[in-house]
Amino acid sequence: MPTKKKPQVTPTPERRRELLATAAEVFAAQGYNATTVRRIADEAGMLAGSLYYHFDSKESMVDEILSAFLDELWRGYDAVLAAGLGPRETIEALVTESFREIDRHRPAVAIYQKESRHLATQPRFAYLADSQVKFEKAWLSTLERGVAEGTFRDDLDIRLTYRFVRDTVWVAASWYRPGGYHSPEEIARQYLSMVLDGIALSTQPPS
Amino acid sequence: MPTKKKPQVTPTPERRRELLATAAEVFAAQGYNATTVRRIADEAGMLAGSLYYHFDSKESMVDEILSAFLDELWRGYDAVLAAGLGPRETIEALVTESFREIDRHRPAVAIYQKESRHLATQPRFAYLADSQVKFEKAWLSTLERGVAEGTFRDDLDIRLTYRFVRDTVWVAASWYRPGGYHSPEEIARQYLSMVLDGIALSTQPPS
Amino acid sequence: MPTKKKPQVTPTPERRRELLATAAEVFAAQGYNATTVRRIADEAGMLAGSLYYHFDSKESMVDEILSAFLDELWRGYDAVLAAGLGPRETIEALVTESFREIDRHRPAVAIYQKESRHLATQPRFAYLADSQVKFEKAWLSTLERGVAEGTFRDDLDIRLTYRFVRDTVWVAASWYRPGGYHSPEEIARQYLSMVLDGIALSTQPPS
Amino acid sequence: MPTKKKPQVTPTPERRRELLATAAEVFAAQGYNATTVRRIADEAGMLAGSLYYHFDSKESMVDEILSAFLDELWRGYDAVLAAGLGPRETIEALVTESFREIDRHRPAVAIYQKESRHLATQPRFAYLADSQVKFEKAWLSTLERGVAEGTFRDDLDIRLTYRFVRDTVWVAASWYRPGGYHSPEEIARQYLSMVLDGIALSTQPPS
DNA sequence: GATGAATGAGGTTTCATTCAT
DNA sequence: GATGAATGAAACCTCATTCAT
Repeated sequence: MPTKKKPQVTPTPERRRELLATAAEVFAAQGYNATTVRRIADEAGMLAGSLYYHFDSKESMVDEILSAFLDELWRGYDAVLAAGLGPRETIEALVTESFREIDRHRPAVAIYQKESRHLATQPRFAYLADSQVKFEKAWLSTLERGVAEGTFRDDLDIRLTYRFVRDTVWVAASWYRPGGYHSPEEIARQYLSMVLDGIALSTQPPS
Repeated sequence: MPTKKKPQVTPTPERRRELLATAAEVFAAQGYNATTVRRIADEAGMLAGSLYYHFDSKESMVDEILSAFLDELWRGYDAVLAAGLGPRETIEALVTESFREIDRHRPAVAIYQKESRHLATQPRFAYLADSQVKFEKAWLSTLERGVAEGTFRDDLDIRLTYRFVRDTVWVAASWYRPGGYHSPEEIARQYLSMVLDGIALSTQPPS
Repeated sequence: MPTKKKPQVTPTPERRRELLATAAEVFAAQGYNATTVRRIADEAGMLAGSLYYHFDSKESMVDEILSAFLDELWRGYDAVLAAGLGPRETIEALVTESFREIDRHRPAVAIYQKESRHLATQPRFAYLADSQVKFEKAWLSTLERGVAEGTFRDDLDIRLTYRFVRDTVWVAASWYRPGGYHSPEEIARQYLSMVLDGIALSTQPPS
Repeated sequence: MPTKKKPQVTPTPERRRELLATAAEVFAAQGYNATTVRRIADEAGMLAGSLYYHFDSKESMVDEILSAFLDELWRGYDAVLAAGLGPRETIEALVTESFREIDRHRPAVAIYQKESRHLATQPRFAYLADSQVKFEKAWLSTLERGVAEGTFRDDLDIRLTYRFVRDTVWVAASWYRPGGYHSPEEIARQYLSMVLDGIALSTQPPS
């Protein structure tokens, strides 16, 4: 049984990753529906038909992009959630982790933001809804723990708070550019500071 | 009690508005590109071709939806900005106004959020970019005034703050349902409370 | 029996003629297929649907335009052919008659030129082909008589000659503008002069 | 005898030319507007959509057909005009060249005749108007030279003469069938004979 | 691995025509 | 006589996908 038969310079899985990165970039820039398979192929320097040697369909491309992203995201989240931190520290760690993810997977995150709701209606993308649920559970319970422990305010609608924090973080993917002025950690720090303490110079703290 | 009302059920401009409302709802739910003109027609109880009696094209429908929304939005914003309020009060008024707008034009706002960047590349939608610029100017200068006056924190990147506040407000359109639990004013109040004072129970205020 | 019951300012057949004139103008300018019924209605100051009060269909409009033209043309031609003139005089009279027709029915002639072949394939327009045949017979036999009598050259392909004379006359409809520099009779005179004697200054006549 | 010919039946540019020839045939027979893209595809033995692999649009097909024809026409005309012939010989050469062109590009010429005026209103087809102007200049100046030199009659309206000769030649495309009884050169000879010397047996030459 | 060519479904748009008012 | 609104067929075009080479 031959173990080294591939004559290609770039082994198959490497090429796939490159093509997916290209596709993700275009999907993020133009939207999934507005992106033609030909556009991706152009960007990759090949003809539209050639992409089908690597992928089953356009759909399977987003699928792979999104599930790769979510897999990695959850590896990070699960580590945080398993660390047994206090509510505030958990929130801080999750937000920081999220910005790191945006830094590394910006196109994927942008696609997720824009297309997730639409795609989730198809059975194939059921995992998007699952993730959404798991996501909500993690954040909501942490916030609740924080309220119970007196770390977070108790005069706010907790679901509103959840949405506020969640959206606040992820929409950043729509304007974030890697290699920009701030590192993801610095952005996370400032975002957390705003979310936790507000943007007003608080002379009298809310009771 | 009038005895000689026009025999038409719906006078001309009224019909347009109805159809636009229908279209907006579908665009918001499925995305502009993923929405077929036939789908809109179905929802309106007519055939696809019939829509072209009222509108030039699918594009002109979004156009009308978005520009009507922006016109109304700016009527509100301009009034606020002309009122000569302090920075904090201005921010509060703008956010409240925004949530009212979301309440009345939810589909339009959702479309604006999702498609704006993509559409703005076409000359026809240049006004989207213009509005964006005007928007940024209004918020940024208000924030700067607040920092100068000592109302807002000066240890934050001001552009980051701008984006934070902006996104925080508008993303709400993606989950907001009119007639829900909270009134737009109540949501605005809570959002402002979070944005201004943070979600943490601040025992020691940030310096 | 009432003799004056019509309240309209313009009696029905008058209006029809006006509308047909408008339609003919547009058909001639844009081509039958490229002309929309709406365009005609616009030009007539009414809505597309309203035309159907006056006419059965777009097709029946061209039909009426063309058959009215051909009827009148043949009234003139038949008179000439019945007059018992010599071949040269017959040709002269037919050509003059043709230019008069172009002067009075320019749009109809232009439509006939451009659309005749295409329309003639439909049963409804069979009379176009009939006319064509009758037309050819009249000219060809006159030319043949002329050759036999020694009035016309006998060294030319007679069908070529026929087409030459025929086209030569009718194409004029494509550039002729009534009320222009030359009267139809003057144009006819010059055309005949060219057709009969050529444009070269003949020092030695062809044998 | 080559043993290693390309395996494709028809190399790329060859296929385009075939399809254009098919399209030209149909356009000429039915008129541009009345020709559906499906009809062309049928004739070419493929589906309508498949044509769009080769061409951008129906319009770009006529465009290519017409500009190819005009390019070739002007190659011929320019050669004649540069040859420094006398007016009569120039006219003879131009007419002969025209009939050759009709012989080789009959469908293109027919399309040009029928659709040129209509198409020329669009910016994309501005070259049609340009060509028209250049055309007129060439013929008119030659005729004027001939009148000045005493080769052509001076008692005719020169613009009328121009139109007469021009139309006379090109309308032939509407009935000419390649491979017919007469060669293009023979037709040109007879046409020239008629145009220059007339169809009448001139016993007394015009002064 | 990639190309060139084609498919076929479906999308947007046009337009002659109808009809109640 | 005319309007406003709609129909329905058909047109042009797009695009994901397939497949022989």
